[in-house]
Amino acid sequence: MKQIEVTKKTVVGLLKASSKAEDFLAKVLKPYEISLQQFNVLRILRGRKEKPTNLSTIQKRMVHKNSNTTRLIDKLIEKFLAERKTCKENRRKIELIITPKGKSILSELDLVIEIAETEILKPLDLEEQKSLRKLLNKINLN
Amino acid sequence: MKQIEVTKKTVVGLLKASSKAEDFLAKVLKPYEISLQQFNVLRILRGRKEKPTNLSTIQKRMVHKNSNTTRLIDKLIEKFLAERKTCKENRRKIELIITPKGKSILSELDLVIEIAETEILKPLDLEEQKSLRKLLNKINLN
DNA sequence: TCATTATGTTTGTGTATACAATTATTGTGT
DNA sequence: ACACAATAATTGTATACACAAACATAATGA
Repeated sequence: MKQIEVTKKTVVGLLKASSKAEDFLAKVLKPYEISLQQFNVLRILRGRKEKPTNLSTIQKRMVHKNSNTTRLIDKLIEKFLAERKTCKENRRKIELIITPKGKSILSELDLVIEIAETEILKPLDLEEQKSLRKLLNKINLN
Repeated sequence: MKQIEVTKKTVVGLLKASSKAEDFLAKVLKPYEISLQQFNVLRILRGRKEKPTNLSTIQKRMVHKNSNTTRLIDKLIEKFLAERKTCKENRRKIELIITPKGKSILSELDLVIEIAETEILKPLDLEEQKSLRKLLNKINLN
């Protein structure tokens, strides 16, 4: 098979696998009325511990660099999962922190997400997952 | 690293790589005012040669199994890239065919898409791409 | 044959997303 | 200090998407 054929099929395979994974993850989050993107933002906030996080930092870390993080965060705030305040040092910035309610829901979600992730990668053994991860990382760093 | 950690990071890596690829592909299609999904449907239609294709067949083959293929196809028809007619044998079905204009635009796009795909997978050599493809296929077949 | 179920597509509606324009604040050069 | 550019976030608007309900046609079974 020619190089370009392999490339084409690999890209399609990548999009398909990811689409499948996203569908699966979204499905397990559905009952909690939390979207995959909202979940990722919550995880970012938790990962920063008590440190408040501003919007541009979140955007940088998001899986899908969302063009509209403001409204996504509005949803989290409506549900009392996060809090927003303006940053004292630089009043252009806002600071976001996860609420106790946010943390508690997140810890519930951790389990169901783990199960889903395991299910998605079930066809691959540990060594295969490691080598997949390595290959994907090369793409991501580029 | 524990199995679950590897799994987590691999899934995130998958979502990121795919998101990056999609952004890139969407960007090269933008000037032609064709979305990635529309492009994929056109490719499916072309791939079926002159055989008319009904909507449910397209849905099965789509990368993102779209919940709303009807309206996506409406866009293609508005732009005269595809034609829709009801199937004679089974009047519930519709049949879609790519128009000459659709084919001609698609052949223009082939080149820019190839370049983009090559760019996306540039960090991987041929052997790495092959093994990535193999791993992704395992996930997709599951 | 006629109600019932299944299949294939479309439409209604609410939400999410992309992109550009706008607002607010801060930083910089003269 | 003041105009001007840079940064950070928000808002307007059009488009895309998800999900359920509706619609049309076909197949099935009493």
